[in-house]
Amino acid sequence: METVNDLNPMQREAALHTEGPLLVLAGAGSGKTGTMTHRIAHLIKDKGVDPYNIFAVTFTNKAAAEMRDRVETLVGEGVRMWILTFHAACLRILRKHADLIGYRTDFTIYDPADQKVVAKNCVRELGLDEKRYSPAYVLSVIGKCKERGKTAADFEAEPSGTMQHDSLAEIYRLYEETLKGNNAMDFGDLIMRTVFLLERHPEALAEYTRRFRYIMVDEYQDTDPMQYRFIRLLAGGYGNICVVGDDDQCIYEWRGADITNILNFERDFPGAKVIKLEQNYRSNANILGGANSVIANNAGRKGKALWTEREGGDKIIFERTYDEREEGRYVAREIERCVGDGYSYRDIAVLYRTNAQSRAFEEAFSVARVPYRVLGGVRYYDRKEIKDMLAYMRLVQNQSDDLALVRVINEPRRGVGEKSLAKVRAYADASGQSLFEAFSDEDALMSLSARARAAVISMELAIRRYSDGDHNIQEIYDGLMTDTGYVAALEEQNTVEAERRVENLLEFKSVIMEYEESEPGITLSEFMEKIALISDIDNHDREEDAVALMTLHSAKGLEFPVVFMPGMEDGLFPSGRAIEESGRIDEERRLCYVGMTRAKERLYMIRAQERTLYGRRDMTMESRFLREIDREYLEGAEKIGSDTTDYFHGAMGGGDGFASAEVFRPFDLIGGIRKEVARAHKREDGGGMSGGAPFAAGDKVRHNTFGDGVVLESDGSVVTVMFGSVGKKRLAAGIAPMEKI
DNA sequence: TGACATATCATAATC
DNA sequence: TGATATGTCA
Repeated sequence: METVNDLNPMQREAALHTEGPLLVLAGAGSGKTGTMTHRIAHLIKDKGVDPYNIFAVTFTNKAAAEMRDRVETLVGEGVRMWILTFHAACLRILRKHADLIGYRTDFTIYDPADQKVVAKNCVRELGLDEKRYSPAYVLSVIGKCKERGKTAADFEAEPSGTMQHDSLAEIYRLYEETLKGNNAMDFGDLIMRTVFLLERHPEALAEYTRRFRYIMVDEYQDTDPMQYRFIRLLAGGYGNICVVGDDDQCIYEWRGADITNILNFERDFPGAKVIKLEQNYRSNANILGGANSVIANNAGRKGKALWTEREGGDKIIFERTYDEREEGRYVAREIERCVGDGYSYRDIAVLYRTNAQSRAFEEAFSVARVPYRVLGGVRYYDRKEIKDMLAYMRLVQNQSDDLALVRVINEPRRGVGEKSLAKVRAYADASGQSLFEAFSDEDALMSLSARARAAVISMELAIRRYSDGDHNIQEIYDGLMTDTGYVAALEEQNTVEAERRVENLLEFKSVIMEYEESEPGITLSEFMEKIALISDIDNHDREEDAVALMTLHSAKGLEFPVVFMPGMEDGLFPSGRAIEESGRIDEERRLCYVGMTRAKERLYMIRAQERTLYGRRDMTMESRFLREIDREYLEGAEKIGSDTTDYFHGAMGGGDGFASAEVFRPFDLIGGIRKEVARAHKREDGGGMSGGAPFAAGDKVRHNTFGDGVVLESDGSVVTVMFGSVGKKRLAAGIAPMEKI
């Protein structure tokens, strides 16, 4: 798409409609991003608008980066335009006007792990029941408040009278005091405090309303009340606000998204133009028809009917399996079939409702030698060693950050335990100093042992050494790694685990080098900011030929030629909680719709008749969503809705109600798959031969203590094995008492 | 202070 | 089931 003329009539209308409020209802696969980027290009190239006057907001860094890329392709390099996530945009505003709301401009951003520590401390300090006020619960309450702009004072003032409410109010207040005292903000603050700032300081607001003549919001259905207020404030200037979204893809209500924002757009922005993008360029007619028939069961929709010019294509395949293990084997087998048909592994995705479901697929894929990668899970920046080093860097940047200090004061071990810390903390509180200051105070240090004292002093010297502003980030990072003794301590451990941590630290160094190369002269603060807002180095786009395993939620915005949706069972999908609490099925249904519309050519939906969930093995009920799919789009429809008695018989121990023969062959399948795969696949096994013990991914092994397992990964010296008894374990090949079976 | 045993709890996850 | 958090012991 080089020019607007390549857009379809509706897309073109959206791209050319630039003045006044505009709601673009963009169905799945309707060319949303192309439309938006052309709209921006049109503003700049045809209407002569200075990019400086345009503001586009997204939810994820990935979406922002993609939009920037595509706009730059259309209008040329280096567009000085705000294409930012909500948080990045708010942060930019806050940094500039921090003083207006009583913050120093160098405030730190607390991530959920930091928040958890603070919440825990608050509850403890207030002497409240730590079970009843778990960090997760406390933070969800505080988070919900912040999404709606409810301050600690507001919350406290609410008439409620219950002890619970009073305690929460106390916690919230202390939490806020702690953050403020540490010159820190959490993610919720970034939005809420920006809104407060703009509402209370018209002169600051005017700066932005004057600047932003055109505003665009991506994924509008996901906005929460504070984000909505933020947008409204900015649109209060020129009123040229274009929001793009799809009410049918609102799947984040549980984290604050308010679907009424998109449903009420026309009411909130009078004179709004509404354009529906309903032509789908992604899925075949059967997949689309099936998805449409499911979503049609939701009430209160804006009402879109996706259509496609493509006719026919594969029907949606439904299969019923005996349990989750057979489900895994079935999917592995079908994947090989797709590969035989010419698909690559990277064309295929398995989308499940809960992360726990990945296990059965990991096992089955390892046995069948299907290359895969699990997306989501442990984030790079969540790794302990990275967080530790970042805490040191935070201290270099902001020595009032008590949280960072607590994190690393005894990391590596300096002999400063709970007791010593408590003493110094008391001293700091009494003298009104930060912990870092207290730890450099001679009087306070006297409460430590001589050895601890020396270690702490040397750590402080290191931090002060790099706070002088004369070092670049690489020097700071390198210096801290050695001068704090962090890496030395890891190396002393001499374990596989520690070795991997050191490798991660070195990998992080290369991240720093890349940043400094692409942005020469970048300061520590700027760097820390980037890190705080980018939770992961984008590992999804790596061109690895492997099947993608991920949750339905993280699949939003992606597409794959072949999609598997396993676990189509009531209680799992829709989730048990959604079934219990009325009114929550709609969102699950939207999630189902999102999943189905990820598929371009082939879509499989699978249900296991038995499943182990939370250690309990139970008969399952088929997902209600399956019955909502029009049968004309389905292959295997006869297996739906016909087994009410089947699992009844099954539950009675009869085992004879199962109509399908496949269902009852869970055991002979494994051999079948093996042979099939061995034939289809002459791939090498990751080179696990060097250490003498030739373990390769997919091997079945027996360990003296852990019992039987399957090798997931092997790099020669380290073998990762999934054991039935103890789960995933990393073992040293050649040393571990383990053999192939 | 650190290693081990026991208790607990359980969707999804952006920034 | 299985990860994680807490408590107990040396």
